[in-house]
Amino acid sequence: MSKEKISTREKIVARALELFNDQGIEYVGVRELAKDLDMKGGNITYYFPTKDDIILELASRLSEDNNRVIVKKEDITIQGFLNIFEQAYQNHYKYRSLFLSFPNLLKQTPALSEKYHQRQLLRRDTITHQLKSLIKSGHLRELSTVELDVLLKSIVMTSRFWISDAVIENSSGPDAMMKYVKQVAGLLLLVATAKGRKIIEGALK
Amino acid sequence: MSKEKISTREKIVARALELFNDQGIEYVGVRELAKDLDMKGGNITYYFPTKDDIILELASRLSEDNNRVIVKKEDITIQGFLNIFEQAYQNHYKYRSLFLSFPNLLKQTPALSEKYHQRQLLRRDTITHQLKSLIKSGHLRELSTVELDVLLKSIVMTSRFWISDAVIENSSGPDAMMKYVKQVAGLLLLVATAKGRKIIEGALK
DNA sequence: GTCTATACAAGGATAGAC
DNA sequence: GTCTATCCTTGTATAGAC
Repeated sequence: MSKEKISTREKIVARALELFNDQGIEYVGVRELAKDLDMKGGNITYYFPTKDDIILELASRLSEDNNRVIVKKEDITIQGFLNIFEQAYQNHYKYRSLFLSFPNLLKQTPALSEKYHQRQLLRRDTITHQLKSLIKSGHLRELSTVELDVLLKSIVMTSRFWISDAVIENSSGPDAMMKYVKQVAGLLLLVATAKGRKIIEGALK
Repeated sequence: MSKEKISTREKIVARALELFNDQGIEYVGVRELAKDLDMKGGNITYYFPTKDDIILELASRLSEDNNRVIVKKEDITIQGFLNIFEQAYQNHYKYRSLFLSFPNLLKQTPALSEKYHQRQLLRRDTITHQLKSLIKSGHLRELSTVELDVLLKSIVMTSRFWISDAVIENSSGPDAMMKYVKQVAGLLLLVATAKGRKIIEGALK
């Protein structure tokens, strides 16, 4: 944690993420990664027995990064709410290759799947809490249970798939990110009060 | 088109789709497919030079199926609108393996990508037209351009990713489909008039 | 602890015999 | 139209050098 030499393990993880993000996880071989790092494939195997272990390490780091960002706050504002998404989407972008292989990843590795679902329950709870707070503060109108669920689901799906959507739309640069934060803002706009609308429209510019 | 023997080519496509849907495109090898069909790998190569050619054939068929379903209708009703999505999602489910590899697929094969984007423009146009029709008929409230775009984008993203989402949620059976049709209905509910709300709430049961 | 060399099975793809 | 033989690349595993 100071001026220490970066460990081989750390080098592997860092470079793997770069190559994965550039070329896609499926298209980066262990040998290719090794060659790029001026070492032999077997050496990577020493630190990470399988390629999946590298991916799991990356997934774990993404999760930690997001835990730091998505927290329950009392009396949240519209800007605060959107700010959380902006920070979370920055983390998503940093680990973007993971999102493109997401469904396959979860299906393959049940350990990851279970952790993910547990965190998702917390995330849902946090976002629900924040939305209710925005209703209470008069920025969003009163919503039925069904409406709240629909809104939540659309926000969650935007968050899960914005990277995939950006790839499909051929606009996968880092600037595409704000488009999807604005999509979340737009979803709030659909159920905003006059008071909330004014603020959201400011954020949408 | 009659009592003709099913061509080898047709057998390959049909069985490939089944195996792809069951195991995932990436996890079905050409040899495995061949063995399942009681033929040799090289024979499949004769009909489809590469595995991608099989996938492209499947993608083309999905597109044709959806072209039959998603058409511009004058004076559409809420039920008619949701019915289109139900039929489209049935087609999606039929070719579900494609959706799980979708972003990678488009990135790899520019030919497919171009066709897809052209069709998407038409689809967007069609849905926008229908939403405006529902506004005019007094089922949805007046929407600003931004609001209409947001609504459209969420509907499009639901359609693109509902299969991936179902996989993530571990509920990828055919019955999961209606959950996402209802999500589309729910999105309409957020901007429905009292008149529209009554109809949508009926559809949501 | 760190790394190299090497082997193996499985995948996509090709050329050419029948 | 069908199939064999073969090539190259992957992911993975292991034996052993430093």
